Amino acid sequence: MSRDSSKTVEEKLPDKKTNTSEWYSRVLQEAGIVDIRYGVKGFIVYMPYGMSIMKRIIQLYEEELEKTGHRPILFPVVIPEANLRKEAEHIKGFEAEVFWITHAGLTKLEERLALRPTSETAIYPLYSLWISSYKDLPLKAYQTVAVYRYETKATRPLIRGREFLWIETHDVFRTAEEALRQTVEDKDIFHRVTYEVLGIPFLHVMRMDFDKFPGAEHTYAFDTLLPDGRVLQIGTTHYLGQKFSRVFEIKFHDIDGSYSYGEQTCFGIGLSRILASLILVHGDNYGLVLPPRVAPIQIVIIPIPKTGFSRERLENYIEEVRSLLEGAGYRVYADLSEKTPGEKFYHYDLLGIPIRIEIGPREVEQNKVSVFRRDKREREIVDLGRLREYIAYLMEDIPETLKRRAREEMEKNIATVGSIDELMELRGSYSLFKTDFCDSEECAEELKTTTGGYEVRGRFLDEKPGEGARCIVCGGEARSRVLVAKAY
RNA sequence: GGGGCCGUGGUGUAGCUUGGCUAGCAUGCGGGCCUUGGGAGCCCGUGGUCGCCGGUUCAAAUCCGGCCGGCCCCA
Repeated sequence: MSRDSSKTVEEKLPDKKTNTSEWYSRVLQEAGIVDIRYGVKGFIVYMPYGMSIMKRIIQLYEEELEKTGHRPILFPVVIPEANLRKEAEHIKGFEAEVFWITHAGLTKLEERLALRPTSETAIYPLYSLWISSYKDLPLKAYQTVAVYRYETKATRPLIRGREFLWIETHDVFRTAEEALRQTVEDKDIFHRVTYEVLGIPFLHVMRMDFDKFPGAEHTYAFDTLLPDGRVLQIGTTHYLGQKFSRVFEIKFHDIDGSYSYGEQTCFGIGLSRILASLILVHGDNYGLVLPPRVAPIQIVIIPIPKTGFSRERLENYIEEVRSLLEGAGYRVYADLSEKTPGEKFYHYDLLGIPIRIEIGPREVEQNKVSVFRRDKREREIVDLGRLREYIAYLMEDIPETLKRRAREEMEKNIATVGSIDELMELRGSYSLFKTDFCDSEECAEELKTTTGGYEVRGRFLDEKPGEGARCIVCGGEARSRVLVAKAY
């Protein structure tokens, strides 16, 4: 009956805090999130469990986009070379990472086709045809697709791939004011899902001019903090102004009879990276910890059979509990398979199922159930009569707990520094730094070199440098209060 | 961008230095008995083009070259 303890230890996951990379690889594989064995560098397979979570994540963002007036579109994955080249800065920024289709069957194509690295140049030629009057505006649309970029940096499952999933919106407005307002709405949409539902905290910054999206006037980015202390960009929204509308002839007849070019924005929601963040931010040494809204199974019921206790009576009681909870609208699964309870506990912990209910002879005889919450790993005995109420409470409290924990973790990693020396002293205890900066690309380069990889991620929108503040690098006049961190 | 490590049944690995036996072990998977409150046990069975291509050799998982893929560290 005694277990081989050495084997048990060996089979557990690596420690998440001290061995994040290995923990992440093992969880992806063992929980069935993705399979990395497809055999083409940077391309991975989403497995059923991972894709079930992903589809729920997608649905959350799509619902918010629809609520804010965006409508679905789906453009082709191929972009004719001439279109991709129309906006000069854009092609310059993406040229080195485009996958090209050069042949079709036995024929060499006269014009190469790009696999979209992003879809501005696919979509905007058609927008030009769709828009002719101010009455056609605003035009707000989104698509959920894979995009392709020939990454030269080391690829990592879900974090940096050569194919990844995202949602991209492409909006056209009559005025710059409306377009700029949209970038704020984009941030709110992102916050409502990413933080409020998924519990992933993030920092909102405006990327420096030298670091903005190729072809944009401004880029606003959402960076989250991963447990290894590096930040990951999980979303960006861009104010494009008229840069694309002028080259793609997106113009309209205005109210006064004149012609104007559309004012554009686009917004990218990095779905693959959001799934990675969800796993890395909330997970623990037992595996995933999923917020209930995206958990494919929200409640799992585990029977504890006992020799001498009627199996039928046990299973009838389980069915009673299961249908009660299913009737209340939850995704419930009773695992009646022949595996031992202990093995099931480990398995559903690994999958991150938010709530586990254990039912054995004790529960049946007393008309109770044991309820285990995955986030805090706490067990509670509950009367059947108040089970619905208690589950309803957990469904609220679990996401709140995840959110609070993650936000506190991020906040305690933020330090404000006034010099590079100070940054270097504090880097063992903090990962995110606020400091004053002169906005020059040279200083950003120098900071990265002298600090061993710390990057200027962008300026905070709601904070300004104090009176007479100096750039942390050159000591010149500071123009921005910026976020500095190591990045993926 | 620089450096290092790895590729053997589904998974994790031994074997490789010093070429040669039926490629060993654990786990998984299927069946049976027994068991079940944090990865139980026993029995039977199943599963391998040793990443790919080429070279050396009487003989290659093992040596050599190229390619593909994965991982880690540093910038």
